[in-house]
Amino acid sequence: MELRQLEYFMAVATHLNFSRAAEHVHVSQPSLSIQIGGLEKELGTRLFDRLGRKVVLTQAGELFQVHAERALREVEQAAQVVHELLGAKRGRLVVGTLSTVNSYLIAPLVSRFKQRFPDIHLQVHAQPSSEIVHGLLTNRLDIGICLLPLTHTHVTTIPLFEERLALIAPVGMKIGKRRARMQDLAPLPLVLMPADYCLRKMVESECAKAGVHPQVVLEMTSPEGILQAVAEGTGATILPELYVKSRLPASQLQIIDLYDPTPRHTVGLAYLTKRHRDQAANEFAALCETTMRDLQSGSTGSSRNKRHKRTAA
Amino acid sequence: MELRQLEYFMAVATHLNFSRAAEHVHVSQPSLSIQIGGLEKELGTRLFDRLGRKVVLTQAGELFQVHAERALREVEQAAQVVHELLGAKRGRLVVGTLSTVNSYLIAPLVSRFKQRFPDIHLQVHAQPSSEIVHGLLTNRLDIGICLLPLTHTHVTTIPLFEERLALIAPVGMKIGKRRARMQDLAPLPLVLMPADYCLRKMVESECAKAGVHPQVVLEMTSPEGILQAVAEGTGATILPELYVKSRLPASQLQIIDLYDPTPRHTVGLAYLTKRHRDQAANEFAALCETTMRDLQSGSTGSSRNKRHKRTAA
DNA sequence: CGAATCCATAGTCTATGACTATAGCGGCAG
DNA sequence: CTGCCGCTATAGTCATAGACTATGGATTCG
Repeated sequence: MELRQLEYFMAVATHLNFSRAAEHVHVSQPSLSIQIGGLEKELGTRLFDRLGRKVVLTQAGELFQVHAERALREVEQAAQVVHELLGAKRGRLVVGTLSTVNSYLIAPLVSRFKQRFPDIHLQVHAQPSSEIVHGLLTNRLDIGICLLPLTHTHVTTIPLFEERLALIAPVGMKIGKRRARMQDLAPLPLVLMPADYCLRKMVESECAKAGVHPQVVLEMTSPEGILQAVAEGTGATILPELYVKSRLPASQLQIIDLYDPTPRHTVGLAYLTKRHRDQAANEFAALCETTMRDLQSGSTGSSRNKRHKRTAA
Repeated sequence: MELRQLEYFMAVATHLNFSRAAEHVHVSQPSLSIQIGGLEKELGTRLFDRLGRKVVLTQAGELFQVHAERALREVEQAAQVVHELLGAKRGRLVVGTLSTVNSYLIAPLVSRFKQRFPDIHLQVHAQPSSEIVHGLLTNRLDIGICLLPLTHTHVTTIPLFEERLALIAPVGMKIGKRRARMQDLAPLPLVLMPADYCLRKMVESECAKAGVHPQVVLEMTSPEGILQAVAEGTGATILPELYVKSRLPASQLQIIDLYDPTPRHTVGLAYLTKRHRDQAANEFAALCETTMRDLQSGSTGSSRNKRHKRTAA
C-alpha cells in the first residue's frame, strides 16, 4: 500500500467522482483509476461501486476510509511537528552550565530566550564541566556552557567570553588595597574547591606562575558554600568576579582585583560535533553571546541587578 | 513522503543501526540510507545523528517517530478491517424483505445467520417489493427478497422458491371440500390488498385466467390485518400458504388448496447488478436457499414452529 | 437516438528505488 | 600507533512503477 493510493482514495471518497478527484489531486483520471484499482486488488475487494454515472463507497470502502483518513492525518502531523521544531515553535532544550556562570548569565539569558521562544521547553542543569561533557556524550544535554579549553573528541567548543577571577575576602580581613598581586595570596588562608575541579586547577596553575603555594584551609564543592564560609571569616577565596558581584547580598565581602598576572579563564559553548543542533539550540548560542556582551558593557550594573532580582523573585 | 520511508524510519528508530534496520525491512543498507536521507531532506532536518558507531534520534526524530508510528498503525488497521469484512468477521447487512416471506422465512434465517456470523450487524426491513427495489437503487438496502419477475435495469434477481397461494376462509364459511377450483372464488367475498400490490395483481391475473371476477369487499395493505378480518368473518382471502401456516394462532381459519390453476408466484433475491456484494451478503443469499429447502422438506412442521417460537420470544 | 459524461484499458516514457561495489570515517586491539 | 573491523555514504547500473495521451465502452440525458 502506498500513501499516494490513500490520498487518491480519499479524493474519490470525497468527490464520489473519479474525474473530479483526479483534478483535485493533480493527476490524470486514468492514473487515479489505476491506483484505486491497484489498491482494491491488493485489499481483495472493491472500495467503490461504479454505478453508471454514480460512484458510491462499498461497505469495505466505508471501513477503509476511517483509517485512511487518520493515517493521512498522522503523516501530515509528523511533518508538521518537525516544521514547528525547525521554526522553534516547539521543542526542548537541555542546557548544562557551570554553577558560577549559572548565577549571573543564565537568569537574563533564559529570560530573553523565553521571551523569543515561549513554546520551547527549556531545562538548565548546573553542573561542573566534567559532568557537562559527560552529559553531552550521553545525549542527556543538548548544549553546555563550560570552561575552555576542552579537548575532547566529538565535542566542539566556541569561546564566549573571559571571566576574570577576583580575590574574595571577609570584610574583617585586611589586605591593604583594592588590588592585590598574586604573590600576596601566599599568607592568606584560602577556601577553594577540591582538586579535581577546573576552577581549583586553574587557581593552582596561576599561583604556580606567580611562584606561590596557596594555603588551603577548607575545600568545598559549591561556590555558594565557599562564599558563605568566606563571609564567616574562615578565609579568602578566588572566584569569578561577575559571579560574586551578582550574588553579593549586603557587601559583607570585599572584592579585590588580582593582577600580576590576573587569573582569568575562558567560558564557552560546547556541543557534540556531529550532533544536529536545531533552531532552538542555535538561537540559544547566539543569545549567549549577545547577553554576555550586554552584561559586560554599560548596562552591567543596574540592568544586571534588575534582571537578577526579577528572575529570582 | 512515502510509506516506505516511514517504515524504514521506524526500523532505524527501533534498531538504532542502519545495517540491522535494512536487514529487518529486507533491503540493502544503501537503499535504506537513501530513503532516510530523502526523508530528512524533505523535512529539512536530520532525524538521526550518526555518531560514529552509534545512531541516535534527534529531537526532530523523536517528534516524528510518534506520528510515524501512528500512521503506520492506521494503515495496518485500514487493511485489517477490510480483511475482517471479507472474512465476514465484521460488517453490516441491510436486508429488505416482503412481509409475508418475513414471517416464516426470516426468523429461522436470521437465527442461522447470527449463529454463523455473530459479528455481522444484521438489519431486516419488511417492505413491499416496490420499496425494496427503491431501497436497492438508493443504496439503503444491500439485498432484497421480493416477488419475481422483476425487470428493472441494474437489479439482478435470483429465484429462490415458489410460493403456493391458498384460499383462506373463516371457519364459518362453508366451502365444501379441502380443495377448491379457482372458479369457486366467484361467489366468495374477498379481502385483498390494494390494486398496486404485487400479490393483488397476481391474484387478479390468476382469476382472469380462470375466467372469474373476484368480489372484493375489503382492501387492506397488511397481510396481518387481512388475516384478522378473515378470522372475523368479513370474507375470505388468498395468501401464501406458508405464511398463513406459520402464524395460524389457534386454527380459526380454514386453509383450502386452490387448483385449476394453482396460483403461485416466485420469490427471489434481488440486488444491484453492479454493486459489490461482500461475503456477508453472499452467505446470506446461500442461507436463504438452504433454509427454504429445509422449510419445504420434512422438517417443515415441528422444526419450523420451534424456531419461530424461539426467535419470537 | 445522438451527445455528453464518465470510467477502464492500451501503449509509451520518465523517474524512482533497489542492487553491487567501494570509499570514508571512527573505534578497538594488538 | 597502526592496522583491522564495523558502519554509513556515494557512485553507477538496471528494472519497475506511475504518469500521460488516446481511445474504447457504457450510461444518462436532452
